[in-house]
Amino acid sequence: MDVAIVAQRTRLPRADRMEQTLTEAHALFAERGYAAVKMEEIAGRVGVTKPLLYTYFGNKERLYIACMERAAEALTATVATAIAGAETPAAALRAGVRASFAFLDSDRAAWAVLFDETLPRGGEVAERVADYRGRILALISDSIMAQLPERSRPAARVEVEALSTALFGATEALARWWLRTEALAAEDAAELLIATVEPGLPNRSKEERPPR
Amino acid sequence: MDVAIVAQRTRLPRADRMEQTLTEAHALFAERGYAAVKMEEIAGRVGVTKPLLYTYFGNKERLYIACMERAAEALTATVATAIAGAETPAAALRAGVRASFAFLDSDRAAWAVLFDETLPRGGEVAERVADYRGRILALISDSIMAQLPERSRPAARVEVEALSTALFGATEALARWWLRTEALAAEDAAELLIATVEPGLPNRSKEERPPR
Amino acid sequence: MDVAIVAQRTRLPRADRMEQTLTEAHALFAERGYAAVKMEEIAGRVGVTKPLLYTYFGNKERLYIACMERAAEALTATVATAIAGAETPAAALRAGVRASFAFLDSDRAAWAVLFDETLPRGGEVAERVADYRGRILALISDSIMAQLPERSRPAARVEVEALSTALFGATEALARWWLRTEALAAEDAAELLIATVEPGLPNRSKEERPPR
Amino acid sequence: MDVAIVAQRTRLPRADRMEQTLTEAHALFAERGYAAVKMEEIAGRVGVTKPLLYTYFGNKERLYIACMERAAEALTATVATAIAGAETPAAALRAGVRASFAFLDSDRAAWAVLFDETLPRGGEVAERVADYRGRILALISDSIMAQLPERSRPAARVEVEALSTALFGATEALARWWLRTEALAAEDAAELLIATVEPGLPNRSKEERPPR
DNA sequence: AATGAATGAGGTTTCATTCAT
DNA sequence: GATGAATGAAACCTCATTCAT
Repeated sequence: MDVAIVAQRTRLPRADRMEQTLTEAHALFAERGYAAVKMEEIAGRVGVTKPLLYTYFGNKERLYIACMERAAEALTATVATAIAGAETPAAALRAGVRASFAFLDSDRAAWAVLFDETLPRGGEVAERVADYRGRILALISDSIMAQLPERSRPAARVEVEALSTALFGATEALARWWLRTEALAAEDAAELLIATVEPGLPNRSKEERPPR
Repeated sequence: MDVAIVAQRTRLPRADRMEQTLTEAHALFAERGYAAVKMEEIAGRVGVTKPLLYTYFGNKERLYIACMERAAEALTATVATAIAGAETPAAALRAGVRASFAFLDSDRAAWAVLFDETLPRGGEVAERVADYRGRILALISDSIMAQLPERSRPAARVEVEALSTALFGATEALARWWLRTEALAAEDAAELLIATVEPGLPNRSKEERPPR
Repeated sequence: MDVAIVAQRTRLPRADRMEQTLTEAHALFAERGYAAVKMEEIAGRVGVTKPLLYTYFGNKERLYIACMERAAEALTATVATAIAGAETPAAALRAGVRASFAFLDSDRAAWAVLFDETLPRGGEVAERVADYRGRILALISDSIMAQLPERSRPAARVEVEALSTALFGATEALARWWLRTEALAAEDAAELLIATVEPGLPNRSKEERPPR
Repeated sequence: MDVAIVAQRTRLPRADRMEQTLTEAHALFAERGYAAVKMEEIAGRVGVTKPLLYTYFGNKERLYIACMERAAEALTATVATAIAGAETPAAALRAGVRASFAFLDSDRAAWAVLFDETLPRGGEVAERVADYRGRILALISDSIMAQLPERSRPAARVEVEALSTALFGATEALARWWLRTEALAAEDAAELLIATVEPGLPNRSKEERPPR
């Protein structure tokens, strides 16, 4: 009897419990960063005990990764879709930036988890985050690369990587600023970035110079 | 001889010991980030015990700040000088970016300490770092602002702030990439960034346009 | 058998473990005073590790407070009960003193924790101890005050406070002496104090004078 | 030359330096208690370095003892003189209490050092303080004892010791209260104590009963 | 006689993680 | 499957005290 009552309250199916845990953990991580969140706290919010967290996710890093991956999948999917729908490489780049800010606007927490700066270096988390950043970076690189005449592409590889990184960094910084201030509509921030960067990107028309 | 070496390592004048400590601590912090460095380890490298570190620097945060400020002063001075020597706002911006990368090239560790991402949020360190970033950001903002016709400046304030942040972020990300790969000469990285960003910055009037 | 013993020592229910901890901590604190007792030592006696102490009590001060409060509640309850049962104010005072010494006699350690002189000034502990002393002092004050004719009470407030403090101090010192020497039966110590102090307390009217 | 200047500032004769150190240390100890005062701080106030403190006094305990002894000598001398001048034992007791409060009134700090409650148990300091308290206690005991008929003295020894302790405790507590509140003139506090305690002390006139 | 430099030896507290039930 | 109990392994910081000059 007593058991039944308790069961009603606590015995959710495993999948549901994991889902709920992910949600709470995500919120916490987004708000305060990886290091500042304690397993105890997550457990407390979910209403379970710490060992359950370990049963489900193995350790803190993997729990974070689980949170982060949901966000990362969503972002990459969003951006990839946006890019895929564009007709020219330049349009793809614009679409990608716009999609990123739209994503940021629609799910601040997801972005925060994906771009947490306080992740411990050299751990499993950092590795997986790097993976995802690499994927996004690749999307940017490809779009830039596609704007180059085919035969100059191999030579430009390094520059394009550098440029992609810079553009990604600009996006990230602008996003962080936006999260802090919200002094602009998210889409206006996107347009501002596009407008600033686009003229200088490797030639959109033939006659323009290659990336130096 | 042995005595001489030992003598070198012990009973240094306070200033020298602090200097030495700063050097070792700086290297460690740059390599592994704030949180991953233990006071004990710093002491060990310097060849003293922890209490001495505390006597000289008070606590870990202030030791980090001391390291960081040396780097920050150096960077801001470098950038400010470069900017001051420029003849037009646009040239100032270019000079600033070039100076940044030159600084990065000449002292990788200094940059790393200044742009450590793993700093604990909300502490004294984070605050001080934010101060310095703010100063650098202001230098960028001013240079961008100065390229605008005077009467449009007030309206553009927010955009300029956003743009400066983005540019700063791009620089930072590119710098980090460069530190990791060194796939380019530092100055080429700088030029790449300049070339990409400059055309898209707020329009200037013809006569302000630099010769190059 | 061995198993049984081990079982006794490990994995106790929280309440039991707290109880046990309180007991051991109390004994240690009583014996050596707050500062001289290390958390590690308490943990060792209980047969657990330090973190458990922190899980249960938060910090050293709160652990001490928990010990002290048990003693304080017991003492104040004992004294208050004794006083409440008395028929005249003078009898109340006598009953209070007697109850105090009876308490002291029955639980030396409790008294020691409550009247530890080595508590660090200005901490949470000192504050809480002061609270309890204040309560006991109030009991004394009330008893003395009640022996005064009603209309002279307001004017006597300060004197009564002073007198209560002195009486409390005398009790404390006598108790400490008794703990050290046990040269007298505790109840005789009480009677001695009563006999000495009572004649000099503010004059009562004849009819209030107790039979004895 | 340089040496001469420094010498002017710092090279006081040893005796003067010790005197000055005692003064400053005393003030600090009186204000915050033994444990809360750091050697560094004392050195700082005196304007010398810590090793000098150690050269002069050996260690913290002995420095405290030096401070305390000055106070203790002064108090015992004051009280002893007062008692010696009295004509009857009862008068001696009154004179002693009055002298104590006069002393307290004239040198709060001296009293505080002598009656510091935060002294570490079992150390050299505690021992020496106990010595002095013992001496004062003896003065009280003697005065009480002298009021007894000669032949009942041996039997009363323990009671007299207890009574003296209690009276001493009352004085101490009242003194502490007075230091905190100063709600009364010091001499009024003394009179209050005398008035309260005297009637109950062992018979002043022959026909009164012995100490129980 | 005096100092600047340096240390030994702890002390409290934190947190991810794992037993035993 | 889930829990309450328990821990390992540090990390930061403090202070009386002593070298070496």
